Amino acid sequence: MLELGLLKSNKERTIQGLKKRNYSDEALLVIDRILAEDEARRNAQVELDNNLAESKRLAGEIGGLLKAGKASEAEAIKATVANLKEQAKDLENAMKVASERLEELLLSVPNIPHHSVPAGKSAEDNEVYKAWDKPLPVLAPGAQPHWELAKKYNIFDLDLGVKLTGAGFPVFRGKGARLERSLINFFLDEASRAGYEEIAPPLMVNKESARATGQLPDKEGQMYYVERDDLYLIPTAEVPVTNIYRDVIVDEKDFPIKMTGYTQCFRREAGSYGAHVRGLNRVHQFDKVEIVQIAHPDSSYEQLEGMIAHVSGLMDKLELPYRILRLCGGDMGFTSALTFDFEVWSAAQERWLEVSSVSNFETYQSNRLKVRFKDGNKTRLAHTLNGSALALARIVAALLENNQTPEGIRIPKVLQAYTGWDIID
RNA sequence: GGAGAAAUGGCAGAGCGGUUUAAUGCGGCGGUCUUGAAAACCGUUGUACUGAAAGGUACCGGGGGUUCGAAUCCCUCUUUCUCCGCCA
Repeated sequence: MLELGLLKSNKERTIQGLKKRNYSDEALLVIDRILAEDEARRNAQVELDNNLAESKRLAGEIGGLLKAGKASEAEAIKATVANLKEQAKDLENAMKVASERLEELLLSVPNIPHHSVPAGKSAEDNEVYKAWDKPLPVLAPGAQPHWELAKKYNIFDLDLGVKLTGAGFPVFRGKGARLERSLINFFLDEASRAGYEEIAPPLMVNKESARATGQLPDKEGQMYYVERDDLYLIPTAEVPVTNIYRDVIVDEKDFPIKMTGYTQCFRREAGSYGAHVRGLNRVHQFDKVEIVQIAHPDSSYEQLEGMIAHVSGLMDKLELPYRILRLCGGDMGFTSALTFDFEVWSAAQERWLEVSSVSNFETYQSNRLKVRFKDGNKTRLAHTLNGSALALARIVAALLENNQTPEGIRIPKVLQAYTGWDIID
C-alpha cells in the first residue's frame, strides 16, 4: 500500500510514476480523491477527539460530585454527556467511513516505479539489462523438449499427477526427484553462504499475512484457499518469510536482514492452458528457494544489486545461458518499485523462460507489514526486497533440454556432489 | 474433539467500576561516582493518529455490549496452559 505521506509530500512524483504505469488522466483523478478522503478523515478525527476529551472531563466531574453527595448536580451533567455521546457516534462513523474509503483507494494504487524503470506497455518493452553474449547451445538433431525427455528417462510424470490430484501437479520420480532435491539443497547452501538465514516456514498463512505482503486483495484468485480453516496456501515463501517481521520495529544495526526459505509454492493460474504452458513451464505446485531482505532505505538498492549478483552466480554455476531484463512500467508487478527478471534459455523450446524475479518494494510492502526502524526519535518504514533463487520447475526444464546428449542428460559439475551421479540415462 | 484455567508495557508482575496521565521489579538508554568496569544513586524508557506548538485522542489478546465513567462487569472469537481423547 502506497505511503500516504509520500503521496502528500510529493504529488508530482506520484503522478509521473503512475504515468509510467500508463495511467490515463482520468485514472490519475484517484490521487485527488485520496487527498479529499484524507482531509475528511482528519477533520472528523479532530472533532471526535475534542468531543471525547470533553466527555472524559465531565465523567470525572460526575465522579467527584457523587462522592461529595451532590447527586442532583451529577444528574444534570449526565444529560450533557449523553448528548455529547450522540454526536460522538456520528463523528466516529464519519471517521470510519472516510478511513475505509481512503484505504480502499490507496490499495488500488500501485507502487511508484523507480526512476530507472523504462516506460512501456508490455513485456516487449522491457529493457535487456544484461544480455547473454556467448553463443546459445546448439542441440543435436532430434533434440526433445523437456516433457518428452521426462517420459524417455522417467524423470517426472504429469499424467500421474492428474490421477493423484489434477492438471499441473507433476510427480517427480527416480533421478528426477533426486535432481529436484539436489537443486533445492544447492540453492539453500548458496544462500546460506551468502549470509541469508535459512527459514522453514508454514505453507499456509492466514488473511493477515496474505494481506500484509499484498497478495490480498490483489491476487486473491491466484491462491488456493482452505475455507474451513480460513487459510491460504502460499504462492511463494515471500509471504510467510516476510511476515516474520510484520509489526516489528527493527534495530537499525540489524540491517540488512537477510532470510532464505525453501517452500513448495501453490498457484491456481486459473484459465491458462495451451501449448505455451506445457510440461513444467507453468504448474500449480512447484519448488522454489526465495531470498528476502529487509533493508535500510538508504542502502536497499545496493542490496538489490547484491541479490542480482547472487542469482547470476547461481545461473553461472549451473552453466545455464540466461539474460536479465529490467521490467518496464507496464510489465512490472503491482507492488514493486523496480524488478529484474532472470530468463533462462530453453534450447529445445527455443525461447526464454522466466526463472527469477528480483524486486525492491521500497516501503510499499512495509507500509502494510509495518516493518519499521528508529531513525533518531522518528519511526520510519524499512524497505523490503525479495527474489527467487531460484524457481525449480523451469530450471529443471532448461537443464534437461540444454544438457541433453545422445548418451543422456549431463548434470552440471556443481550439482554432482548433491546428485551423486553425472548423467541421467 | 471434551473439561477447566488464563491472556496487562521488552520481560516478570500488581490493579478487578471513578486522580491509572497502568504500581513495583528486571532489562534498555542517559548521567553522577570511578583510571576503567561493577555496585550504588539520579533521571529516562511503548505504538498510532491528530495538532504549527502546547497539547489532545485511541490502544491492557481481537470484536461487540452494559455504564455518566471499563484494564476491571457481560457476550463472542482467537490464542496459551493443565487434564482427557485422537494421532505422524
